Amino acid sequence: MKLQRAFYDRPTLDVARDLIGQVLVHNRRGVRTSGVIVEVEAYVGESDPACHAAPGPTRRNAPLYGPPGYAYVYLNYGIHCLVNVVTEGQGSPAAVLIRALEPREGIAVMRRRRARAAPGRSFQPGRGLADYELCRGPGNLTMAMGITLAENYCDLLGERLYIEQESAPAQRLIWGPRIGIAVGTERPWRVYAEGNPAVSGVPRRTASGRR
DNA sequence: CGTTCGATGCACT
DNA sequence: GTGCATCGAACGT
Repeated sequence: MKLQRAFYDRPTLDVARDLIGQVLVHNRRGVRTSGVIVEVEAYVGESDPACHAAPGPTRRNAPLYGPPGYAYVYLNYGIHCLVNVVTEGQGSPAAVLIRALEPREGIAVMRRRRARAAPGRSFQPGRGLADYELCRGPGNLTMAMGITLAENYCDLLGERLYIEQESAPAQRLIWGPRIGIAVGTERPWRVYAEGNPAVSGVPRRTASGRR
């Protein structure tokens, strides 16, 4: 069953926690891809310096100010689309960034998409990627799922992009600082499923190749 | 093992 | 003109 509006219309940290283990589904031109959410980050309100709502309302962050249960997709580093789900009531700008999935349906399509574009570089990733690498990281997962700016403002109660409720298997969740950002790192608003190989890496600053 | 750096596009000041 | 909620090859130690 599809997650309903009431699921998203709650405190963002609760939504973030409850998203782990649910299944993100995207239908594009009849091609269906899906994966179990294993890592997310919460971005909450204008007082959160890392939230896109921090500067106040702009054209770009408008979806954050709208009703819950919509997608907020934006382009980052000129290369990657990142997908969020809008939470809390209208006028309370907050969202959860989907950072990693464990692929479930459409794995062959995902591998093809990853091998294709490789924004920027001339190298060709996607060859010989393990399943758990296909959607590891927010930029990687949108590429594998075929999620683009066209999905911005998409209603998550529609047929195109939504989250399917899973009869949740018990998972141990770990909370920690959000990664890849310069401010707001003191807020432990990243959640992920412990030990899952599809969970993405560590802060770019300090860490090495990792994983 | 570790760190650096380029590719790229758009919103915002 | 500046600065990103990234990614991974390439190079240094």
